[in-house]
Amino acid sequence: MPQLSSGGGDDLGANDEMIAFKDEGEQEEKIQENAFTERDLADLKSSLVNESEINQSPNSAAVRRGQQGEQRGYQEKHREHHDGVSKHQDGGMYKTQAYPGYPFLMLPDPYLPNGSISPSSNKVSVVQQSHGMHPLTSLLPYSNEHFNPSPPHLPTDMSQKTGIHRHQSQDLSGYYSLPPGGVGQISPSMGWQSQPVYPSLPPCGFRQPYSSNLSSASSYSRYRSLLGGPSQMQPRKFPHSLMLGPSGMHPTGIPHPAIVPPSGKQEHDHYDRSMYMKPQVEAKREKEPKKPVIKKPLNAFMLYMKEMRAKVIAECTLKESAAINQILGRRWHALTREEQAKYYELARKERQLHMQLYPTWSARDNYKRRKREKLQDSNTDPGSPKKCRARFGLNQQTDWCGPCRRKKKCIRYLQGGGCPSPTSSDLSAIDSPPSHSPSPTRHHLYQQHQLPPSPGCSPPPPPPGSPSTHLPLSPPTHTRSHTRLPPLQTASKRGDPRQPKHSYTHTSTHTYTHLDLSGRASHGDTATLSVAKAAGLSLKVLTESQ
DNA sequence: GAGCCTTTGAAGATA
DNA sequence: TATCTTCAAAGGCTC
Repeated sequence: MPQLSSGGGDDLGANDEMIAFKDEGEQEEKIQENAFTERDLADLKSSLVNESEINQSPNSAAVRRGQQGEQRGYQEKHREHHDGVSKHQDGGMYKTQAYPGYPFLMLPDPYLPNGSISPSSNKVSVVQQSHGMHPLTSLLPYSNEHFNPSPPHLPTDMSQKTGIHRHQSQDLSGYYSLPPGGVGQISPSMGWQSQPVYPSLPPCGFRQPYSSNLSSASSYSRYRSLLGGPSQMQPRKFPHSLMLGPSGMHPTGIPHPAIVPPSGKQEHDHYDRSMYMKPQVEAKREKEPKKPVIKKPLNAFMLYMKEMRAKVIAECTLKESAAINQILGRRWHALTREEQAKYYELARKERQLHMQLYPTWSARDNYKRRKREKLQDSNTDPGSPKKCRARFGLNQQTDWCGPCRRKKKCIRYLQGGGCPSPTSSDLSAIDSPPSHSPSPTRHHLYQQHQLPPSPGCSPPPPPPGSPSTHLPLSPPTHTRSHTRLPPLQTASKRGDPRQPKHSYTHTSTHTYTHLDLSGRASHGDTATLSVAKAAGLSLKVLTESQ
């Protein structure tokens, strides 16, 4: 079972993710080359001291599942961290003490000692980024997407198309339903607004293949520059409570990227679909205060995808995310254990931060939200059929929706009006048993992917008779049961999709792996991430602004 | 314009 | 406890 080094008793991450890292001497050299400036080092040390104090704050004990242990783990880790920094100055993004800046850069200052907290102060400690964000510091997206006060070269409303919310600070309050004293009062003078973060990077530089000189250390150094100087590393004052406010937003008012305002695209995607079908319901809901949606923290693969997507797009002619994701999925499996471990570790840290930012949040919230809305829809349409039972009768139970079969509330007629057939496309995902037959669209995609992709974009073919060459990284107890059988994940790759993923045996032969795309080679330099992804976001922004 | 597609992993829900 | 389901990101595509 692959395990990441726990980093000092941190018990928040999944144990199964714990993987022992090996030192990357090459990276160390890069780190040396790109070491912090003295000022950065001073900042870092100062931050570490502050962080240590933060973790001792009584406030940090607030409401969290297993938080005490977590805090202990954090303190231990931070102590390690401190030591590590003293030794290395910059551990690099992918070292065992990986992501040295990650926790303390991303942690909100509510963990500051009480002495530094002023209820009247709205200052926040936010790693403000420009359009460029660090790819692996998964939490950077959090601060980035919602905190970008429109760099001069970018239009303010550039993100409207795809729901990437970038608003000027003065608009944040209304946009995120900020509580009084929230971010909406943050002024540029507070120093969090983005400045030319990566001044040397063109806004769309991510289109360029990852440059080998984009070491993690240098990117981290640049990333550190986001902090804007020593003053911004000083403790900032926060409201006291760690509890989420009524809006569900963190009381600091930090618009965590996981928070999606109700007006956001994704809100509509998943939660408010039914709203468009019931104007009355919609009007009713509009009267209700909308709560921002706190999204799930990204898992390792999602982080990997975010980082590598731009790269794949650049290398390939593919544009469809579905196709890109298939490639990424294969590349993911082609990653070495160490490479994957980096993302698992990052995901673990992201979960940690997410837990600290939103102590009361649970994935259940988003589950319930959707279900609740469905229920509301069904309840607000008294004229519609209520149950499959009434519609099909006991003799046709095979036509019942799943919940009806389980004697739960029928979901077939949530939308009222008609009585869609059991195979209705709208309901197939809900009612139909898992189908392994690709839908026409999926079939189209599938066929598309069977075509010879553009050079360098072909997923690495699995070695004959060998599903993979990598050690398992997934939780050993984890099993998958996706409703859809991925078209490309046929027997040659996974065999039974319900078998635990990564049930591979590691061999020393990675020939095919290294043949995997030019990106694979560049990916070998795991340090590539950072700036490249930062630039990637730039392009995304630009693209979306078009 | 809403929703689908596609990937893996985490976690909640269910049997 | 094991299995199933949902959600997270992304953006082109379909209807």
